[in-house]
Formats: sequence, C-alpha cells, structure tokens
Amino acid sequence: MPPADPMPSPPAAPQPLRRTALHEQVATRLRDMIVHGALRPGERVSEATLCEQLDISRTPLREALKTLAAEGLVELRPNRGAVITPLRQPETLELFETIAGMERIAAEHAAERLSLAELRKLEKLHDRMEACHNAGDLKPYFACNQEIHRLIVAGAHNKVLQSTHGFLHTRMSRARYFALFVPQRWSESVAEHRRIMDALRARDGARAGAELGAHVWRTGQIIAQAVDGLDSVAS
Amino acid sequence: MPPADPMPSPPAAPQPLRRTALHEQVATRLRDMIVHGALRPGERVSEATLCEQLDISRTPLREALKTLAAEGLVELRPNRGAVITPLRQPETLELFETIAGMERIAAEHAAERLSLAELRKLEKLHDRMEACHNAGDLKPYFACNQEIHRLIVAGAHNKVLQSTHGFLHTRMSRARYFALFVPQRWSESVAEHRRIMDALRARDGARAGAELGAHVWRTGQIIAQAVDGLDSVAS
DNA sequence: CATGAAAAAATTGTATGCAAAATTAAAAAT
DNA sequence: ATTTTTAATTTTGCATACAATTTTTTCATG
Repeated sequence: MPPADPMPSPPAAPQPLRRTALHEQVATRLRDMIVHGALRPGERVSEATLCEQLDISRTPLREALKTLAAEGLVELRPNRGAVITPLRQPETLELFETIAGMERIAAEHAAERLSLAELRKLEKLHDRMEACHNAGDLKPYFACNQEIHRLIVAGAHNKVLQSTHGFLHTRMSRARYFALFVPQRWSESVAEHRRIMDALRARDGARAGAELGAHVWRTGQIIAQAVDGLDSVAS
Repeated sequence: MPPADPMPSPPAAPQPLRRTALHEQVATRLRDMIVHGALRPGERVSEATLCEQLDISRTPLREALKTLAAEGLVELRPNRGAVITPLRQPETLELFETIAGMERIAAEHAAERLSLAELRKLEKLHDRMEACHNAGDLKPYFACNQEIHRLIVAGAHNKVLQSTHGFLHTRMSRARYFALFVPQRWSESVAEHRRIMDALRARDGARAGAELGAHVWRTGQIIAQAVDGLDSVAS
C-alpha cells in the first residue's frame, strides 16, 4: 500500500465514492508532464526513475503507459523501453489537418445544434477573449480561446466526436506548448474567431465549418513550422 | 515463461527480429473477440477466465485491457472489473456520424492526393465489388467494400487521420457484425460507391467528400437501427 | 588506438503474492 | 416469509520477484 497520494487528489467524481484508480492518476500526471515538457519529445521513459519520482510501483506506471501509447503520446518499443513521442513537423501538420477537419465537422453540426444557452456562453467567452486581446493579456486570452474551441466541439452534441477530438487535442496542446508564440497571428486569429461566431450566430453550418477548419489549419501551419528543428531528444 | 504461443503467430514484422510483446498480442486477440462477439457487449471481463483461456498471466491481460479501454472497446470500472463496451444506439449513431465526417475529410484530400497507382487500384477493387454484387457474393463484396474505404482514407496521405480512423473503425466493425444485413441497402450502396468513384476520378474533392460522407452516414443509420434492442448483456 | 568478445549491470516483460474491495452465501432478526 | 447483518469467498489493484533481454563496462587482441 503506497503512502499518501503523491499526486493532486482528483476532484470529487459525479459518481460518489468511486476513487480513481492509481494507473489513471499516473496517466493523467504523465500526460501533463508530456504536454508541458517535463518529459521531452523523444526522451526515453525510465520506469525506475519515474517510479521513484512518483513513489509508486511499476505496475500502475506500465499500465498508464499503455493508455498513453494508445493516445499517441508515448511510443512503446518491446524490450527497449518506451519513448515520449517525438515532435515531428510532418506529423504535426497531419495532426492539425486532422483536427481542423474534425473541428470543421463539429462546427457544422454545432451551428444547427447549439442551444441558446450554449450560444450565449460562446458569445460571452468571445467578448472576454476580445477584451483580453485588446488588453494584451495573452494567458487569459488563450484560455478563452481554448474554451471556445472546446465548447464548439461539445456543441455538436456528439460524444464520440468529442472524445476523439480530445485525444488529438492533447497532442495539439503539446505542439502548441513547444511552439513559439507568434504575435502577428494573434490579430488574425481574433478576426477569424469573429467570423466563426458570425456563422454560428447565423446557424450557417457550412460557413461555420469552413471558417473554423481554416482557422485551425492556419494555426497548425504556423505551429508546425515552429516545431521544425526544435530541440528534442534524438530518436 | 509461458508455453508455446497460444495465439496465432504475428506476421513477420517489417522491423526484423522484433518480437511482438505479449500484451499487444493479447490486445489483438481481445479486439477480435470483441468485434466478433465472443466477448459480448456489456459482458463482464473475468480476468481469471480469460487468463485460463489464453494461458497467460494476469499482467499482460491487464495491460491489454488498458489499451482497449483507450480505444473505447472496453470500459474500466475501478474495483469492479472491466466490461465490454455496450452497443448503444445513440452512441452508434454518433460513431457513424464521426466516421462519416472523417471519411468525408479523407475523401476530400484523397481526391487531390491519390497517386495514379492508388486510383487504379481503387478502380479495380470497385469493379471487383460490382462483380460480387452482380453474382450475389456478399462476403467478398464486403471485403472489397471495406478495402475501398480503407484505401480512400489512406489516399488522404495523412497518418494521423488514418490511425484515428482506424480506432473508430474497429468499433464500427463491431456494430456491423451485430447488425443484420439489409438487402435493399446493397444496391443503394453500390450506386453510391459508383458516385464516389466518379468524384475521385474527376479529382473533385468536395463531391467525393460529400458522397462518401453521406454514404457512411446512411449506412450508419441503418446499422444503428439494427443495433437498437439487440440482445446484449445488461449493463 | 580501434575492434570484438566476454562479463557485469541495468532494464524490461511477465508471473506471482498479498491486502483491499466487492460479491456471494449463510445466519440472525423482524 | 422478508430483510438485515455477518461471514466467507472471490476478484481487483498494486507490489514484488524472477527470468529474459538489452545496455554498459571491462578485457583481450591486432
């Protein structure tokens, strides 16, 4: 029995009294470490080191790694240990292209399916995002931006699409984390978001989809460019 | 050390001398059992029983279950054992809607990116598929049909899209396995495939995408209907 | 000094053990 | 007869052990 949980306690679950399995907590922790660079692209995963850091036995760690491998965050190599998935430009482009496609589909559906409450929430977030842009507050801007994307995908009211998007989103977050912030893209992005909101407001699915897809794809191209040649562990 | 591998030997890997980890073999085996109904929707996964059947220890089985859970084929319930993901109509609809969207995106890209060799291969497969339909040979018809879908997705030349599609495809295959074959849908389907091929031949991405997406969505609606009320283990 | 072979050390994959949690069965209370 | 409580059994999650594989280090040779 391991000592007190070395990881942040999970929030109270909607299903009361169900504690989160350790292997899931480990997976969550590792996801964060991968996205935010504590585990670098291409880095060899040392079970022994990680177990020591996290004060757990190898079993939940190994199980967590299987989960993360299925999500594409880790690459398993039989008998040679796992590595953190390298950040490769071609794959980053493909990732953003795929996500752009999915967000486009989501936006098309969302335009028809968003409830009034959801649409109002989006409007509020969008206004807040514009305010952050005007005030030059990047961090809250980015948080609003991400939340808008998430709400649009959720607005499609398709859980399979949402969860599939969620997997890819983790990988996208990592790429964004490693890419440099590009200031000129900021104003473009805000303008594009305006057009997306216009289309959603008008319940114009085709336009919403096209605008959102293009927006994500443009962002992706810039991120992929920034990722190219980044310092990652040789793979 | 377990005795001789109770599962079919994996094909020689493109990377020579790398043997497939047991947990991956187990995952492959379980996937097949889930898709083809040996493990039924909603069924409780008994580690002890499966380990006995497969003649393995619990560790690789547990690791394989994590992989399959990430793929949506199994639902983990802490301390209460895993269950095979139930086959629910709403979720089946969402699944097909998502796949339709992804195949639409793929077809749009494929229309532009398919090499001549790939297009020729598709034409051949399509001709063979029509022949099977005319001869009333369902099984080879279906094999051609699936291969055409796979090739179109591959023709987008985007590996992230392809592998994401692959995950969902497993779940779709399961739903199809459980659904009844619907004869009137057969001729419709062939006609739709003709239109898809026309669009691809014309390098018309928008049309190819629309036709393929609509085709998958129509199929999905019928499958979801068939899945409704199916005999699955109470969840 | 470079290369190859052998030995030692480290790591990985899987099997097994054990305590905790859940489920089932039996006994007691109503 | 039904419900509740208690006891027994089974299952699960995780820790640990062990053999196989890989990597690193050491030694021998040209």
